Amino acid sequence: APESPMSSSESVKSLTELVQQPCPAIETSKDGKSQESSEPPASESQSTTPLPLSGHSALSIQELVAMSPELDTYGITKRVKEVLTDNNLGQRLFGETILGLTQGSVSDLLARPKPWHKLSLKGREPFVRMQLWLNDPNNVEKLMDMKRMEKKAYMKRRHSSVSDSQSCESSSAGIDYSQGASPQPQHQLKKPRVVLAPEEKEALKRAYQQKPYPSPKTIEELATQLNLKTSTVINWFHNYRSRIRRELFIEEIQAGSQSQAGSSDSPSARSSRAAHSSEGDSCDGVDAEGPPDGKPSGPEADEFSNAAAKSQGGPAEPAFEAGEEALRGARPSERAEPESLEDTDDEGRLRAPRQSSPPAPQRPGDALETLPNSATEGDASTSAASTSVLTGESSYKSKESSEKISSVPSTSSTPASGSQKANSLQSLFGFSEAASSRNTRDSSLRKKKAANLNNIIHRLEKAASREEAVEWEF
DNA sequence: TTAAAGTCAATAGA
DNA sequence: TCTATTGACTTTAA
Repeated sequence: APESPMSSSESVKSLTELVQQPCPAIETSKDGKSQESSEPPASESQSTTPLPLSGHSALSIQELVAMSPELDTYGITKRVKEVLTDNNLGQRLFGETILGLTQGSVSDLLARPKPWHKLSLKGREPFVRMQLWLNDPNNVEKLMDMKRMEKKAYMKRRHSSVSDSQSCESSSAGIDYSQGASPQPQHQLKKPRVVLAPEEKEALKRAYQQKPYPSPKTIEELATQLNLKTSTVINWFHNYRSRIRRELFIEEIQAGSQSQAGSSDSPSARSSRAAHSSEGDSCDGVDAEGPPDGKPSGPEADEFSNAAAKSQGGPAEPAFEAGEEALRGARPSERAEPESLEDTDDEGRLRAPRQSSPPAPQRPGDALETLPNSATEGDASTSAASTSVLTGESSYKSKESSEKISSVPSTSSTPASGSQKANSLQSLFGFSEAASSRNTRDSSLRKKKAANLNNIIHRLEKAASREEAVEWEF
């Protein structure tokens, strides 16, 4: 049902044309699962999208993904970025045409590629597509052509405001875009995008540091205090957790590539974490319980534990008041408004444009930092934790520093091979052999422990909250 | 049901 | 423009 109406069909179309494949029925499927849609060329009726390059392989993208050896995601994105930059090709074009993703997704993907082993089948798809694209000798030209056609279509449209839909080729791109462009005055009920104020974010981050997995109660509290919708707080935690995790991935990758100059990447482990503690709030041991697939998921996560450990003597003390505590320092309402909000608690926030409230008079930071560390309810453990959070000069602000992935690994080589059929998988992916992680058992061990600790805490809390008996295995 | 993974799409910044 | 960020939503797994 969901699925982005545009991307799939659109990209499919354009792709087909680019690749000059006969292009049979294109759109359609959507029902399947994700956005990738039917698959034109070969026979797979499965949901597949035509691959640009080595084209018509008899394999569907899924099959390729499934068969693909471990790819050096970091190396791939690096090269893609290079190619795009060198040829002045935009992420939007590339994403919609080659990957079937939107610009934002492409940006994200290129900036923070997750290591192959951390990706689900679906998540690997874009990387396989990128790899295939890189292997396509005509990749750039095709994209350039696309670009030209788009431009043409655009011009055409501008002039002949109304009609114009035809123009096949150009339309492939044009059509779709125009659609998304504006046609439908969607003044409808689009709810405005929520934009969290810096203070709110800080408060949430602090809450996160104390409790990466806040209980419903805490969430409720946070929401109320910050005058946010509960769902917003929930979403924020979800997003934050996952993004922190990704930050870690790239940190690892970078660290790895640095320490070992040329190998193929696959950062599975490695850490050396960071010097940049930026994002002080990061990690929670989330990963520990990670992807169920049994993989012990290893490396990551320990910043949070660090933080936790640091701030409170013992890890296992999940500040239950996390929410409150965190709030204390930050909630904008603190001085701006009486947080009481009578309006629909949940909706309350909608009434006013986010920004308006908080930015308050002074810089966000001080509120937090100067805060007299509440601890009103002087609960030892709690206050201890909260204190560190509230006063913790550490994190915030530094956060944004999350650096770019600049550095460079080396890696992959990828021979460009051109047209070949599926079997040429080797040539397609042939380079990536290795990579497999290895090493770093040591540091990762440490992390694992920390992560595990977090996991335990989380489970404990969970159990506690629902008062169920659980057997713990530590 | 819950959390993670993946994306979209609005929008902030260059 | 184009890219980066991020809240929300959908899909996938447990």
